Amino acid sequence: MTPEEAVAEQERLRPRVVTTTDPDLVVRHVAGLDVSYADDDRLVAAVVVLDADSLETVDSAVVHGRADFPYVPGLFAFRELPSLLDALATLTVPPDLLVCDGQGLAHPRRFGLACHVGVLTDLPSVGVAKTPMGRFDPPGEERGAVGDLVDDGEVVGRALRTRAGVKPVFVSVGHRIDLDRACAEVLRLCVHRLPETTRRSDSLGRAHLR
DNA sequence: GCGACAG
DNA sequence: ATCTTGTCGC
Repeated sequence: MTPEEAVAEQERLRPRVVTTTDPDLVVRHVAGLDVSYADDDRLVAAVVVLDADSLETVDSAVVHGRADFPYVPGLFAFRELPSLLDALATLTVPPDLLVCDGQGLAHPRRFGLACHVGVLTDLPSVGVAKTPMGRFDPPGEERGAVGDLVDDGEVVGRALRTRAGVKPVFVSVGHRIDLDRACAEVLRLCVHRLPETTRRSDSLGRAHLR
């Protein structure tokens, strides 16, 4: 797949993104998705499913793969998507929501990793990135404070303070959820700066790198 | 032409 | 993403 084809694929799938929440959506099981990289082109995709209330881990999956697409800002999904989908397919506990390590709508073509994974699995998804894509209004210092994430004059997500006094994370809609609900779901997963979903999938994947 | 640019 | 110890603070 060439970068040009990848862009075309994003533009083809982008109209399928749904930015509203099903009134009946109950998030009981949340999945965290992350990929770790070795020195060569090997990678490990890790998915962890947590009980959203107790934050207990109820399922997990690990898949070894190869990076066959370079890291290109804006095309990040094409590097991690194949292995992440493989890992999701081996889960025993079906997640109600996917929490991705990266952007959703906060993307140059409004189709970041979280949107891509959400559309392909048809599951609600949110993107939680450690760094912003556009500029953002600094949120207040208290836990739960938010500020707009703006790109090209549009509000594409929110800077969310998940812990008092620490750098915010950047939340954007992936699929089948609205921004308010996305932020609320992310906040309740946060004991530390990053959601437990990403912390646990990250450490699980890293542990399998050896 | 120059800088920006998730992980 | 990854390379990486100690150290400051609650």
